[in-house]
Amino acid sequence: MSEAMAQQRRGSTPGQQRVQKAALALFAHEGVAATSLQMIADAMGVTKAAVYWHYRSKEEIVLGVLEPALDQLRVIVESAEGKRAGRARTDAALRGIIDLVVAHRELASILLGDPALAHLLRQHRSIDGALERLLVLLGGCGSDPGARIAAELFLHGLAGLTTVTRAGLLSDDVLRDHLYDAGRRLLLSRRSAA
Amino acid sequence: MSEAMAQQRRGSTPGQQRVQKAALALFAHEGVAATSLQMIADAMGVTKAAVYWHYRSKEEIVLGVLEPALDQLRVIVESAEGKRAGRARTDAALRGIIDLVVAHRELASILLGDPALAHLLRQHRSIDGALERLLVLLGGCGSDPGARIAAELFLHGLAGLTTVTRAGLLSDDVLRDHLYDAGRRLLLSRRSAA
DNA sequence: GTCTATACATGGATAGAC
DNA sequence: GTCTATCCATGTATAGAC
Repeated sequence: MSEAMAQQRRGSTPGQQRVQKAALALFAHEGVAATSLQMIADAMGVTKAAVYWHYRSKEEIVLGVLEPALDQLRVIVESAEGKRAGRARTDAALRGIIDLVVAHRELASILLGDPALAHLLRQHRSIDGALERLLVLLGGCGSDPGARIAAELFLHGLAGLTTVTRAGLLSDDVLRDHLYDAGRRLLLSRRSAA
Repeated sequence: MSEAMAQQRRGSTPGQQRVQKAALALFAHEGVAATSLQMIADAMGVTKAAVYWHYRSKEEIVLGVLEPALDQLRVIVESAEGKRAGRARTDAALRGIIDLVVAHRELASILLGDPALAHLLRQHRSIDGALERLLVLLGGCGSDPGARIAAELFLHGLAGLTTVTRAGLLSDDVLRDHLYDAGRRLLLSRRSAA
């Protein structure tokens, strides 16, 4: 029940949630640009016009689907930025983004990998900066190219975990532990290298 | 000169190469699905019809752009599969794919990250299997979920290195070294974890 | 090789009946 | 809430002049 309420979010009507569910799967597997309103309508078993009753435009559907993850992303970034610089900060960002992609597996591939979404966020105010700030938190400062490369590698690598793979068969706990392990090896254990 | 000849490839006419250059940049930045022939034509300073003189369809443009990387990918996979199982095999695959993405930076984001291309390859015979085989070579066998997750993370992470970032400012050598370093930490140093 | 013009399909979006 | 029908823009692709 508390989970259902958490999923519902702000002003999402039940009908909007049905659209979101259908759109999410299509966005993740086909990409945002390649997903038409016709496909979403077909997946729901209704017509395009019915979809438009719930959302005014495709753009609003995309933002509606991404909104929960974007809100969570902001919280993660701001929380991590509140910590003292160093490993504690990186670790907080690492744990945060992993929790996010585990909780919203399909969303991750859109948020971190879809070029169409990247353009949408750049235009439509609000977020955009959050991903760049997260990158900095993960080590992409500037002085050390290796740190930035590792951060990019990890962040964008998360995008491919659900769409193209069967990692979806893993439990949340197992997936989270392995991702955290990989993230630590990639981001936190590079004192010896440099 | 030898480089120019290597770039030219099989039956690529000079005109086709101009199309490829314009299309490549657009595919990488906007995604394949979001790139129209009108955009490609505009980037070239010609009309759509002129583009169609060089290629019969958008699909052929995509394959034409990807062909060099796909050929190289096959060579890498088959070469690595020829080695004895173990770290030597993983290392060969790792070095191979890193050389590929460094040599064709923009291509990497399409090859490893674009959902539209994934569908295209699945239908149009030939490659497809190469990416899956590469994943296996990098550690995605099946018994150990951590190994598969690490392999996916690395492989898809490579997709984000050029498009969304300024890693393109790094020299080939620096980029390659850092990627190899990250790859080793992620894929080859997980005996202690498990 | 490149152009104009055009055919045809699809996509986003709206109007209005039920 | 969902439907049919429709508008308009864009996209792929082709025909034929230059």
